[in-house]
Amino acid sequence: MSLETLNLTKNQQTVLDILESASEPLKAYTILFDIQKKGIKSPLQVYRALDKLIEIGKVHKIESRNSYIACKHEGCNAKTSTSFLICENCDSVTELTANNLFSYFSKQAEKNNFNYKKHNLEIFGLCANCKLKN
Amino acid sequence: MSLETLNLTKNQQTVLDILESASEPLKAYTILFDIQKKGIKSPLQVYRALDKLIEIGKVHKIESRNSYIACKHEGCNAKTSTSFLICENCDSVTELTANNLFSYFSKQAEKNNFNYKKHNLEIFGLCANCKLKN
DNA sequence: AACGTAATGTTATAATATAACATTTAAAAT
DNA sequence: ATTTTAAATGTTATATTATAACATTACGTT
Repeated sequence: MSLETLNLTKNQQTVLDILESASEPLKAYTILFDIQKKGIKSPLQVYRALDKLIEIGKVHKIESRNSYIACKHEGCNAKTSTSFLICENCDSVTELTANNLFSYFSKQAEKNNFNYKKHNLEIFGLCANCKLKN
Repeated sequence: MSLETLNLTKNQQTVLDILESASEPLKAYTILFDIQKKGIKSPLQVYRALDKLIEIGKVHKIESRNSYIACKHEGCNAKTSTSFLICENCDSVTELTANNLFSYFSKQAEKNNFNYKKHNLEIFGLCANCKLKN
């Protein structure tokens, strides 16, 4: 059984469910508040579930926002690297899958004699919807 | 007089000095601790100085580390966008200046009908020094 | 069943960052 | 030079984000 299809525990599944049903990235304490009726009482329970979900690639953290988002890509390989488009108007987030980013960044790193392992990329701007409205 | 050469206030200069003399990115409370002898007593004084320094491009924040680094580039245009190489072994940070990143990211964004404004990029791996040692 | 590993529950606390408000300084306008 | 305005400061309190420590429970493997 591969890591990706491992059964999640109750807490992990609860946290993943709420992230998957959210249209926007959520903060840890928002998640906590939303699922207290399901028996999760402390921040640590949320953070531990998030840690595991991030480890297996089901969830990514958006560093600049201290927010967490469920990955929609089947068998996402972004267990380590992440690339997001973040709308400054409506805060919606789209994950980029462009694999050529890897080779591009490797090259940029190589120029500095730096050995590329992974990356976080956050691109800010206006999403398609908000472009129309503004 | 351009923004870049504006005189800094006492607190701003104090914070910038310590960041410029540091070989590594510093955390806000590390800065606070280090400069308490210079009359800065509260976190807010540090954060306000950092905000201003970031605004004028003298300092950048490394989001994934909650750390701050002085910009070494004269007249750095990275008031908004930042690109870093971060060594996972020694935590040293190098800022990339590659301007072609802008056009590359614009194109990636455009594919998603997204209007690029700015970005944060953090590339993790091994720096030149640590590559040799490992 | 016994073992080892991972996950849980719980309380407390650490680390990071901002709100609110009164006061002072400095730049610009008159 | 004085007035006006915007920015920065000082201070206390508090909000937000995240982890430490430790006892207990569940679970897969043998």
